[in-house]
Amino acid sequence: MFSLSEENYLKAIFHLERKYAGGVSTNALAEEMETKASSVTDMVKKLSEKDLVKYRKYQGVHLSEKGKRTAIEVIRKHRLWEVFLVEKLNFSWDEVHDIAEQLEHIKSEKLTDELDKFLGHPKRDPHGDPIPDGDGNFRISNKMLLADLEEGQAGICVGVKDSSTEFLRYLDKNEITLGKAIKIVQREEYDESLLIKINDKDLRISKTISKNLFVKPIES
Amino acid sequence: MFSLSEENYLKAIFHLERKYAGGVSTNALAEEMETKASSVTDMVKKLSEKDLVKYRKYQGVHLSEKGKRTAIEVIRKHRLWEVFLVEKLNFSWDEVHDIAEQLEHIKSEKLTDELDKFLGHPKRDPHGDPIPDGDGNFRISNKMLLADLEEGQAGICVGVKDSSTEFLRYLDKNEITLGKAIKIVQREEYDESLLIKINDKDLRISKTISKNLFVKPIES
DNA sequence: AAGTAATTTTAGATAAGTCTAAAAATTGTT
DNA sequence: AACAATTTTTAGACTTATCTAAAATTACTT
Ligand SMILES: [Mn+2]
Ligand SMILES: [Mn+2]
Ligand SMILES: [Mn+2]
Ligand SMILES: [Mn+2]
Repeated sequence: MFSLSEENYLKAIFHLERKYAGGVSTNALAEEMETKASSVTDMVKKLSEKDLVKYRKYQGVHLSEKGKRTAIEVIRKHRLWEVFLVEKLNFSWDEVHDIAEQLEHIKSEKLTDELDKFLGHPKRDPHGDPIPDGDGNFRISNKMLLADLEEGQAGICVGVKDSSTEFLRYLDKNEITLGKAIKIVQREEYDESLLIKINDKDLRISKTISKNLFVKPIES
Repeated sequence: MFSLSEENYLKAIFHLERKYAGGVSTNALAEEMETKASSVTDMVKKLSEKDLVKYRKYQGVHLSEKGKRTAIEVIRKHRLWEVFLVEKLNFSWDEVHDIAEQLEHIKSEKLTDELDKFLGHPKRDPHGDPIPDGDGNFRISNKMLLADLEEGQAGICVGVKDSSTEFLRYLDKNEITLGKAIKIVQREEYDESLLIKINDKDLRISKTISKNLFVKPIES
């Protein structure tokens, strides 16, 4: 149906629309796609022709309903394949993204649906991101950044914002994994670092870390 | 490493070298690739530059060692994915080829190896074709065409030559599946059709069918 | 409100892979 | 061996996706 490149643009626009509700700018999209603004303009025109986006010159771009459906379908496939790689093929969560970037473009509705069934209809991928169902519905959850918890508060680690290999390896090294409870022991105002309790041990983490870890706060 | 198109050409040359040992002609390759001879010439030149094939103008093309290794790796992936689709995702053997054509181009050595392990190191794909191991070694087997058995002889059905949906559906409809025993009851010289015994029933099959079914003859 | 800076679009070029039409080489036939 | 038929290659064009450089538009600053 759509080319690999078109699908990647749609996915990028989808993700950026969270941050830029008023329309995704050419430059923002160029940065996300690691390409030049002029290339973005060309592609956005093409997507517009195909009614995948709404585009007005100089005014940024929005996904159309059709574009949004397509983007979500690609994201669904990406996350299902990530689950497959981790759950069935012994990959660790820091190794799966690049392969999923390839697998997400495989075209077969039956394949996606059977994979979903085979995996037991997982609700989240290995990084805690929600997997849309076949109709494109996401499960929304009340997650927040660890950085936004107050001193004394606790939460369950439910996801990562940065899912780069480097960050995920840092988390592994410090035994921070999804599902674990984290409590803010002390906030250091000066550098915004946090002293947290996890695995019954105290650990000092920088702002960089706490701004990239999602937790579900524990009511207490 | 190599583009999807390059990989498909290498695979096609590999398959055609069985039939045309003296070199694969431009036209034969064009037909296999469903493209024009001029496109083939262009691509063959490119593959030659990259030392994937040996090519002399007007003299046809051969795979180099490097080209052969690459082709076998693609075939390995194709067949492993076909096994995955049938064994794990409830696909039938006539539905998997087109999807495997896409999956065979996914680049990750670890993925291939883990998939192989996950599937229990299968030796054959759903159509009876051998799956090369990680070093590119094929299991060779003494299969022959059903058409070449003599009256009274019997064999175990071990593979198909044509793996089109249409042929595989015909086999399903007539309950001809891999592993079953087939005996030649009678050969009709006029149209080269055969009366065979399978599933304890007599069945008349045309030359077209018997020329596309591989059997391993039963010593008797 | 004008002028400058930043962003975005256009114009023209490039690479991969394909095509058609024409030229060149090989093969087959007398 | 010469001519015709077939095969293969070349030349030139097209599409997709990208780039650089220049022009157009919008945003910011005074
Ligand atoms: Mn990912
Ligand atoms: Mn993920
Ligand atoms: Mn196949
Ligand atoms: Mn097969």
